[in-house]
Amino acid sequence: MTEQMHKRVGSAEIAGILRREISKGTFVARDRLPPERMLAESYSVARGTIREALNQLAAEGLVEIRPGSGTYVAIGASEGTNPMVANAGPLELIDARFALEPHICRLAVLHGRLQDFDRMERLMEVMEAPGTDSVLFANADTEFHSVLAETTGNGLLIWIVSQINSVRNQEQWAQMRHLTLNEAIITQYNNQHRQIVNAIRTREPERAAVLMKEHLETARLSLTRAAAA
Amino acid sequence: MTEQMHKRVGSAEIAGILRREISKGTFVARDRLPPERMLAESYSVARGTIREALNQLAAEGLVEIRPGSGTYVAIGASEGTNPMVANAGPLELIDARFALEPHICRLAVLHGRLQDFDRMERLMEVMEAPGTDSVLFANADTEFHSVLAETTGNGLLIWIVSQINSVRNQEQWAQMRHLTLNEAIITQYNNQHRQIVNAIRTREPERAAVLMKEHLETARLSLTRAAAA
DNA sequence: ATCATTTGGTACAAAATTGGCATATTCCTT
DNA sequence: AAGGAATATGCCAATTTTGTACCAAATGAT
Repeated sequence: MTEQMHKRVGSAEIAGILRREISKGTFVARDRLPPERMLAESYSVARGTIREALNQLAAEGLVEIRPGSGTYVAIGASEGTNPMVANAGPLELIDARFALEPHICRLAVLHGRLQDFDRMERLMEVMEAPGTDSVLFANADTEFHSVLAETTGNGLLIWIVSQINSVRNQEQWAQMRHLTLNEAIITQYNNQHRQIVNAIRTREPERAAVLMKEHLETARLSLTRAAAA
Repeated sequence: MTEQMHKRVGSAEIAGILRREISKGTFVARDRLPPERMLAESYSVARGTIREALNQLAAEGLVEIRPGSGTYVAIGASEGTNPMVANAGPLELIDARFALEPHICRLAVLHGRLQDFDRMERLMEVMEAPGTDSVLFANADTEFHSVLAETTGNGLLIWIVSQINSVRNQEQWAQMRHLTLNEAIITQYNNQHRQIVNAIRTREPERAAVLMKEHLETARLSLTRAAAA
């Protein structure tokens, strides 16, 4: 068995990755992607592969390639999301999470397995790391709440939360993060995350739900406070 | 009767698994699935079996096989309806509604206006009318819960509930309605609807939420009872 | 205005990966 | 025992990826 069958990383894979990155909000509309040579290095792939992937995205109208200048995310690139979802405001989002996440905690208590807790643990470690900036924290936080939803094993809830998270990655939310996420808030969030996970671990559904409500109340407060300023 | 051949671990099984993986979202449109040799290893099956399964999927137009390149999820596969939503089971749906609707009731208390109550009133009259059959009732019931969501004025929640309701309109759910909706159940639902609306009218958020939980618990019970039969 | 740098566009051949296929064997059902 | 399906193996042809080199257009600094 000398054959290694290294998974062939092809243009389709790269195109898929970039598609996801764009729809996730890593690259926002009108922004310039890294040069082909740099993308090639970061994905450990030949430049020709990157070129082929970019040509696919260009054919889909997702990016615009300008020779000599760079490759830019097309203006209507992330319009795959629903208008209702795209126009959701911060308070609407918080209310929706208020509806969903406490009960998600209850269900997570019922279905939580060791591997779920491991994933949460890893994410909490990322969020608690000293050098974590607001962007890293926000990404880990979003994924943390996704894992919570996945723990329920309920495909419908998982999908709903993923849709909600797609809102959080919009452009306007980048500034919001910068305004609301100071060190004190992050510390508080980290404490609340730990408490929630502990409650789920010890199988206390109502306690987990209440803690999540408090967590969301904190988030709403820091939001309204930032809006006032 | 020629298809009663009950194969061991045949291509049909593999084809079914892959179909499920695609509709589950593990492989998204335009993605390339792993090479046949790798699929063979991960499913502990000969390459020929994988080949035949892939040919079945290709015949269904679910995947596109490109010699020398790979096998790709066809562009039009699982397009239109969200895979997660389409495959949601009855219990998943009830759990999701358990998460959403009690809090929707709380928010409805805060934002409920006269015209909202009028709409609910009209729908309740339809549901309570003597000649209402299960189909009419189910449609009115779905719309009732939609109005409840709209009453919150939260675009995000409205959209989520509309997505959830799109599940209830699937074909498979028609039978479910027929099995679960007898006259006694309908009467009970009507009473609960009235109580919920009254609690919202009198601005009692927690009471409305509790009543909604009881309503959903009733629905879950009649569902599990029908599933057992 | 000019020049150096950056960036995409193109070409080409070697190497690797992948689906297509043919063959013989084993296992299970009939 | 016979037939069909899955297995195991090997090789072929199509396609892609890679690595390199060089060109053209845009950008920015001098």
